[in-house]
Amino acid sequence: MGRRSDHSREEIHQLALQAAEALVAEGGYQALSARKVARRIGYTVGTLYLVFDNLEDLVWQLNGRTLDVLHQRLIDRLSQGASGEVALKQLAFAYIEFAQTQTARWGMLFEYAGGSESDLPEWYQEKLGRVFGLVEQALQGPLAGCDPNTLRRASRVLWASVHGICLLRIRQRLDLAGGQTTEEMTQMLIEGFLAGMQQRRSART
Amino acid sequence: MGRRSDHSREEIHQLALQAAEALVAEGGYQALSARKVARRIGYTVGTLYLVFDNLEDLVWQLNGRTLDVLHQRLIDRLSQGASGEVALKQLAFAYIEFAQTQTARWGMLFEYAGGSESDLPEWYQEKLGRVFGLVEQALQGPLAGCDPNTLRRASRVLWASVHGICLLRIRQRLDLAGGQTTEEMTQMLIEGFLAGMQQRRSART
DNA sequence: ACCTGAACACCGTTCAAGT
DNA sequence: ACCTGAACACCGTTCAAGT
Repeated sequence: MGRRSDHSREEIHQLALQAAEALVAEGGYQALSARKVARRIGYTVGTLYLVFDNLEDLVWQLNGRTLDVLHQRLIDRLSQGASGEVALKQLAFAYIEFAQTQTARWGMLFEYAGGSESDLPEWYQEKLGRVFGLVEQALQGPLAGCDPNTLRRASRVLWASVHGICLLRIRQRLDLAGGQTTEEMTQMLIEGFLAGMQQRRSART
Repeated sequence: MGRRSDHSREEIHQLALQAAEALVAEGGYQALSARKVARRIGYTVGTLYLVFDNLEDLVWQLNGRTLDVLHQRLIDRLSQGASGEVALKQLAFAYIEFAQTQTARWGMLFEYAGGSESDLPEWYQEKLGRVFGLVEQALQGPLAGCDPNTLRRASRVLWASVHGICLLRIRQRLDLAGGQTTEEMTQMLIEGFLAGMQQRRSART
């Protein structure tokens, strides 16, 4: 056997990632396995290891693609010229929608995945930064006058918080007697946090 | 073979949970397997299935114990008579410390775990409620005058946010150029959110 | 050069059979 | 009644061997 060259290395790479995404979409992250991916694209498991270091490597790349899609989705949902609280809510609601409609894929973004204790790949950090950047930009209006460092911190704090609400809601860890939507809770967070930050800023001037 | 009765069913149950916790502490959640747990307590895998429905059942019970320990830890770190912002920060810092020192165990609390799409066990919900209850109580001072429903919602929003910051920090998903501690970010959240909620409340009266 | 097939060391779960 | 041992259907990863 051996030697088919039906596909280039790059093609196999892309096919594998697509197959992996389909598996995750259909059965959650538990449904993802190297053997299943290989079977789906019509190659042997061994071939996968010609193109990925290991399954973790494949997951990083899959997550990278998810971050790209998420970033684009956030941009699409942002009304032109929107800024401040309005923009923040649009971003947050788009984020919630993404998490709710593509739950498995979204969930993988923040799972351990780094089975090793090493740092994230730097290109992954950069993709994360692009997402946070949208929030930072939307905060620029409401927090005008804050130093850039505070602005940066505030955007990370706010977005990690939105993520936390989203996560616990989807994982059903919130112990709420129904009624509350993720959107309502997020709204409470954004309005509260923003009002508080503005007050504290003006108290200083 | 068969029939040893060195231990009662209940004893095997406890031994297994202890062994599972040790495995997780040593090697993360990936190091947990039914076969390893069985080996550690000196029984065959089959025996484990006499005492647990499956591995997921074991994980739920392990998480239940973790929630108990966490709840106690939070109470211990709360100064007697502390309330309001002071109490909230004590709770949050204790939570962060727990997450940082018992990362693997803590992380399992919010992973999928419900591979099935069913609801959480009701006793698990109740344990979660006990933890949120501490936050709700601490918020009672600062948000005096709010209706109970708003208070309840605010406590969930705030704690989910603290969790989100904690999670993204530990999973290194925050894209921060160092310097910022989890505590500093959490402090920004608590102070901001509290100030905002108080302002909005007084604006209404 | 490219890919396979088999091997290795693991999994979770079940259940007939032993004591 | 309690526990075992073997079986079944899976894993991730490696690598000699085939074309």
